[in-house]
Amino acid sequence: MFDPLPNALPNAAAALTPSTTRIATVYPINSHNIKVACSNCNLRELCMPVGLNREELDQIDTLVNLRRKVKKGDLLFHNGERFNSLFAIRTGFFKSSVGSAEGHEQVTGFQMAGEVLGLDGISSDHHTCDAIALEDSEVCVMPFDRIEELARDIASMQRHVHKIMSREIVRENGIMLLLGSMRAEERMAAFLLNLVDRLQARGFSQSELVLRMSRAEIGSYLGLKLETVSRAFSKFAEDGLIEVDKRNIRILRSDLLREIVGRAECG
Amino acid sequence: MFDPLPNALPNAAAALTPSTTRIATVYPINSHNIKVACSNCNLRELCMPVGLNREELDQIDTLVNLRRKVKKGDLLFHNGERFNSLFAIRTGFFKSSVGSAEGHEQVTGFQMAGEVLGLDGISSDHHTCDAIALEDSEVCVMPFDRIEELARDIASMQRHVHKIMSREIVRENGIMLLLGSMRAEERMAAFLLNLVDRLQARGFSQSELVLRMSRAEIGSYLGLKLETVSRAFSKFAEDGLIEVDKRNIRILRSDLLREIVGRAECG
DNA sequence: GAACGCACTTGATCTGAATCAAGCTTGTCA
DNA sequence: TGACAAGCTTGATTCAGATCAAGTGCGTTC
Repeated sequence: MFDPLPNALPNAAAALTPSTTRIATVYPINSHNIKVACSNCNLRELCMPVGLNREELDQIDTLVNLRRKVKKGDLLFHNGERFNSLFAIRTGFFKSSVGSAEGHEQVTGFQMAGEVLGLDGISSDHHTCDAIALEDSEVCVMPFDRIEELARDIASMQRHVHKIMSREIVRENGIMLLLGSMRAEERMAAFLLNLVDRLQARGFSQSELVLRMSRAEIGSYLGLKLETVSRAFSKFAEDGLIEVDKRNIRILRSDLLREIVGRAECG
Repeated sequence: MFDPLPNALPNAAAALTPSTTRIATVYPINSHNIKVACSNCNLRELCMPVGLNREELDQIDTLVNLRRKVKKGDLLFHNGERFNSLFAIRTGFFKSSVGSAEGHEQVTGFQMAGEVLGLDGISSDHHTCDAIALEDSEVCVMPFDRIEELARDIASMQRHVHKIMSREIVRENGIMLLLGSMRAEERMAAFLLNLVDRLQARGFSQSELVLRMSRAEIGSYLGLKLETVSRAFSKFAEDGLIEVDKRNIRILRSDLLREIVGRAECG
């Protein structure tokens, strides 16, 4: 659906990444690459405000002058790294996680095409979480200074930035509700429905999905152990709610999944 | 420390609040009241950016033209209510909570003087949580349109707004870590240390605090039942870490509390 | 194509916190 | 003044999910 750019120019990169980690490919947009501007990006409706005029669109096209490829398993940024830019996911899939050095890792979210990474870094000029690609991915690098300039010039851009940040706050409120009050199967049902909703908004099937993350990563996100995640999948499959084939999930009875989540809310 | 204004003029208010809820007092700032501008508010360093020049300060003084008193137990805003303004707490103490109608309530945070409420409402122009005063409180009403205007004019104001929102995202990341991976006593230790830190930043004791919320509200916030909260207090007291007298807490060994939290992170 | 490791499943057991239950303290109101 | 409710503590019991343990299937490597 969203083809990565051909003929990428590999390039040495970011000194700040830990030595244990492979280096992400960074390259300028326009050398040997198709010119790709936000104004004609097929993800624009996800990343950018609507109702911009021609002049404003031209301004916004100056925002992204760098793309970055991130290989599966590599860090886009890590806890403690200097914050400069937000990243809009163009293709691929990421997880964000916080965690005490050497200790437990807590996955705080999974992000897909059109979603923005790095908002955590604004508050202290340093990132406070890690962002790791769960498949080969590509992001648009949006220098935050430029975003702020544009937001000062274009009111709808300003409002858009605020809405994106607020949406993240609301999302996290929802996760707190989930972690604070739902039981294992309720969490799993909510998780599956959320994933499939977001995929559907991107033109994918509302009944089939491929999990990009391991059972352990799902468990970390939902405050469960991987065995519990596995058991929930088996239980759902046994009850005919879903079909599971490794990381391929087919949702057969989203109505019943919704009922399970609803049960949590009215208990 | 932060005296509420004398001679407040009570005034009928907000039609949107549910009928079961008492109405908060709303009054304009300057009739019979001391002129109180952000520029000479003793909470300015918590609410506002630093390093503003005279002209910018004058602009910012036009931001708050309304104060609102909220009685203990009353709603400042509620889920579903139209979003217009952010609220800076001038005096008092609030809880925020999300929750499915008639179902479980999940407390998502406790807010004190100098902190901002309402950020959740930006994303959809409607609030997605409730804010309830846990003691008689007073807030500064900051119309969000005005905030955005000021942010477009004053870069440091813009950055400040972004930082406040980002800080909330980071805070919620921390809660997710707590809810997803800590055990009951670790959560309680983290909770107490966080509260006392924030109180200390406001000039209060680093060892004594008065809880404004019930055991049940603490439990909701931490994903525990009230009995578990109570038992944790008893255990901490028994071990000599704190003294508990109803809602008055004295912290005797913050080092050991910190150790308990640290244990969670390295387990 | 044998050997290895990784991701996952499933069963057995354990345990931390929930639940159920009883009683205590304090403040309020008839 | 006594009755009542709200908020809290503490004990007994239960249970959901963690932990421990033993496999299975599959892709990768040499």
